[in-house]
Amino acid sequence: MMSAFPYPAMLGVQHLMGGDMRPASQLGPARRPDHDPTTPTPYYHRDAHHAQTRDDHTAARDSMQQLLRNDLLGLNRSQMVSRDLPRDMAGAAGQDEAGVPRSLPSLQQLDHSMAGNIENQDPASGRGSPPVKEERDPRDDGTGGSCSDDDTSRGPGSQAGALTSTGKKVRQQKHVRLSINARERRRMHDLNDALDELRSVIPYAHSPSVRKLSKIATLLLAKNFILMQSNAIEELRRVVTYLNQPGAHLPHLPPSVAFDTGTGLGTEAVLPTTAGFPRLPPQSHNPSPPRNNKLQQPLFTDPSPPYKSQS
DNA sequence: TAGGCCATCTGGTCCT
DNA sequence: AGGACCAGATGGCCTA
Repeated sequence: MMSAFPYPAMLGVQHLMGGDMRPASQLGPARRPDHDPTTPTPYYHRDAHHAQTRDDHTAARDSMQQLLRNDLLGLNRSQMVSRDLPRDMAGAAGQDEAGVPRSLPSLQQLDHSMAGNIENQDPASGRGSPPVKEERDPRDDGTGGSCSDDDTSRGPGSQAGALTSTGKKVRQQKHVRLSINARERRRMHDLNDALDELRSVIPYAHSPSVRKLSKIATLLLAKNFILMQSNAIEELRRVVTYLNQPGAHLPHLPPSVAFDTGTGLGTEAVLPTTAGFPRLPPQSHNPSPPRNNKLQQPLFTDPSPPYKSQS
């Protein structure tokens, strides 16, 4: 597998890709957690929010919208089980007694306090909530009265009379928290989309049989790739400068390497490309290092892995 | 079983 | 007040 593309080794991130080169058949369709039905953690699968292709978002949008709608409606997790949801998501949608995820203690309390108010709502009816128009704008979901806060206006027989100001406050707090969660979820999805786009343009084996790069490997590979391209530009500039001199001539090199400017591996040792050209002062393309430099790796060396050694 | 990776929730901070 | 951003915590899946 590694022989299919040498860049990881060239770019000094092979230690981060050790586990990434397995056949995809061992990986399953995605690395999203397959949820144990006993696990109430309400995963909003990224694949549901962002379909694999830009052209085909409809089904995923439907399920995501349903999730967000239910979430922002303040429905119990157990009530989030919908025909739109994948089975694993439905199974994960809260199976504990309180109908809320164990990982949400505060919301658990809130849900418990609100159980009487939302128990009889029909998630599919969309009562009290306008249809979600745009998956990318959950603010519309989180605000504008989409939450079923209007129990007081549900007519006689409702529990409006029993509502106290404390209950309303608690419900509003829950609504705010759910809205914040949805925003954060969307933000992280956007971040992951950007990482996917980054993966698509950096050189590594883009094959369904190869596991996709981890986030950290993607960033390191991209950084080193950028530096490699910068070096290539510098080499080209050097060549152009030399050729512009009077009496300059191209050294006799095989065409395959004459313009190979894939530098960065120690040019003289690996690439004969510019061996015959004089050295120019190195160009300064030295961006200020990031503040948090913990993961900075020296270019084209064997960096000490940020995590456990893979060897 | 430990470690890596990931998604999500949550509370805090800063900004508009 | 609301939104963006961040980091810590938590829990699940997977691999060595």
